[in-house]
Amino acid sequence: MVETTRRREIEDAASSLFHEHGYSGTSVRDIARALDIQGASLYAHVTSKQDVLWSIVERTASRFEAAADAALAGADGPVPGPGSQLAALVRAHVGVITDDVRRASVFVHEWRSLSPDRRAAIGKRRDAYEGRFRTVIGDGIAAGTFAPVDQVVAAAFVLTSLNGLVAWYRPDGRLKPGPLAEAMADLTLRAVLIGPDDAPPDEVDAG
Amino acid sequence: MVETTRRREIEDAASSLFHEHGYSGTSVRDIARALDIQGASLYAHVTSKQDVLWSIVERTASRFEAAADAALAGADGPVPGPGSQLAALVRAHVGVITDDVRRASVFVHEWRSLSPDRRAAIGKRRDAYEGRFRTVIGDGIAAGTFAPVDQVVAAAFVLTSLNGLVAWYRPDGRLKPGPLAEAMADLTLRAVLIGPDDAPPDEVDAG
DNA sequence: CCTACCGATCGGTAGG
DNA sequence: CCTACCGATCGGTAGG
Repeated sequence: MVETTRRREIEDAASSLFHEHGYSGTSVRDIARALDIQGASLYAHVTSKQDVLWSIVERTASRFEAAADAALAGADGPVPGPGSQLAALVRAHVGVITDDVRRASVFVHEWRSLSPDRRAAIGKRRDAYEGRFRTVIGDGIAAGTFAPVDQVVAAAFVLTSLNGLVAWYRPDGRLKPGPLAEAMADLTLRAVLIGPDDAPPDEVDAG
Repeated sequence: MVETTRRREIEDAASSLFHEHGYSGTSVRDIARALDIQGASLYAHVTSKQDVLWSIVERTASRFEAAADAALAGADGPVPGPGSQLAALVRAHVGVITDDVRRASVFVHEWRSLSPDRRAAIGKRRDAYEGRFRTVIGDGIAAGTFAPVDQVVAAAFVLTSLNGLVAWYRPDGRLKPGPLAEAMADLTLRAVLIGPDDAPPDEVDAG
């Protein structure tokens, strides 16, 4: 838990390797080689390989949570309401991913390699995080802004597609973080916003 | 390549284990144990662990391709056009996943563990498959049925969320394959269909 | 499908 | 951060 430069370098190298080959597919010696030291030397800085994974996953989880907090707190812009809240959540989530794809990728894919206790702890936090999306979508449906979609499916649909970014986002690609976040927010809002083909929620207006 | 019962049992067991622990996280002895035989005995039926992965991935790729072919061929129902074609593609994709989540999960997540040649070959097929989604979305935009979204982003957005099913679909869950496919098709179409807030494509109708 | 075994590599420790 | 080393496990082979 001591915050040193070397420790961060280790987690950076491990994030890259876990991202590319997975936790099981990466050896302690692979990480050491990326830092030009011996495998055994790594244990001067970390207590175990699992410990490195945990640091990466736990810190990234906190980043997602903090970004969502900030997004919901500052979402009352020109057009308040569930629509702008959901858009803010999406932009925040995309921002955490584009800010560090490798760590985000490890968080998304390698939490299954955590020890049982840690895996359970992260599972709860992931569910609570996804719950924010469910709640905002539910609010939008109740307000008549969103179509009566299945909240659970819609939240999973959206979050999965955002998380999928870790597989195809390229920092040097055509789409920069800003426009990409806008495109994702646009697709997300379209998917849930009420449209002309949707039946009115409870009362029929007579034109 | 010989199609025996035992071979299928091996691939079934391997699919479950690869799905749960990943390719690298699964040993040959793990697979053997699931079949109540010795690790070395597995080699009477397969040539290598990599060979088992390849069979699973290759067959599943073919299933996705065949399902998409059938979907596009039979999509000219009551309301032809890009909308019904996209919906048909989505239903087909979801169907392949719900039909065998474990194999689908291995296809989606473990193709990175393939040998370089095989990985490249599957990569090309995956891109061609995703191209069908891009094309249909492009057709819809050209026809004025779909909003002018980014085809590449939209296709990735949709396909990723569908593939994400392998992580949360439960055969004994609340949503059965049929309704689930409908919900996914609904969200997908909403995300791309043109709405009241979209500017008209090229000419403004004067009310 | 078994027993017996191969060299290589794994995560990690001892002692400096 | 190093050398030297540990027991365990890895994918796979030999020979039946």
